[in-house]
Amino acid sequence: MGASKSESFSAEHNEMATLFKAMSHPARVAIVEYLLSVDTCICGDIVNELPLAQPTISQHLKELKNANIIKGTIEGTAICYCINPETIQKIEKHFSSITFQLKNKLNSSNSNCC
Amino acid sequence: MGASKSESFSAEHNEMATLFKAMSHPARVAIVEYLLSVDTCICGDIVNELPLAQPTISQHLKELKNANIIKGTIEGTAICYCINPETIQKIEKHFSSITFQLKNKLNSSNSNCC
DNA sequence: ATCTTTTATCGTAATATTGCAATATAATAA
DNA sequence: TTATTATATTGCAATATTACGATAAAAGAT
Repeated sequence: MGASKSESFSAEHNEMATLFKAMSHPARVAIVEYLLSVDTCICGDIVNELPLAQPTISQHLKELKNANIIKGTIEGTAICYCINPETIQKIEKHFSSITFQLKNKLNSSNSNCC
Repeated sequence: MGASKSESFSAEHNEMATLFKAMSHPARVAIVEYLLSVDTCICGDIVNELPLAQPTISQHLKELKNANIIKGTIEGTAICYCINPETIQKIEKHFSSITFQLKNKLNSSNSNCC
């Protein structure tokens, strides 16, 4: 085979994996950071900012949009892209939950196996 | 081509992308959650817990280990795997930093383009 | 030494991702 | 209408990922 057996896993695990996959490329991490650093957010800027061709960036933006990490609204000839705060919060929550579980684990007596 | 042009991006963006890639598969999300939910952590348990063959799980564990998300110590015939809190904290920090930037952005006057 | 248990590695097929040239589309400007 | 500008889509080659059977390796038990 070769395809991921995603149907064998829970919806939550699949959802988190999809979000992480959307952020699993340096260009997409850079795009998110760039969108946070500027006030106006037009895709043309991103093309000039990153060392990739326009079709490649368009593809990366599409993946971020599919994962709901960014939103895009048409603004004349250009498209205004920006971060979707709800999705960022979802990821942050996942990790603060992990951290919470970890703290409890490390404080409990019978969990020092590593 | 087809390979990721990682050398064109900053070390920080590459590092974050690598961590997200390690978490970008439902099996690996499930493994991390499972390691948090149990007190003892032996790979054999994971094989029984997930709908994947033993070599596949061994491969996923290797990827999590390479990304420093989990640690493994030899314990007789078995290997004791557990979460590496430092790496989890690194990811959590990244997202709380994003959330912080977002809050400032949404509160500032000239940033309501979306 | 041989068996058993647990985990890792090899080899390979199926599929997914990455990157970009070429081209298409959509909206505005001249 | 014909540019021009900004973004999307198509098609394809290069590479990476996923999954697993077969097999190896390591350690303890008999």
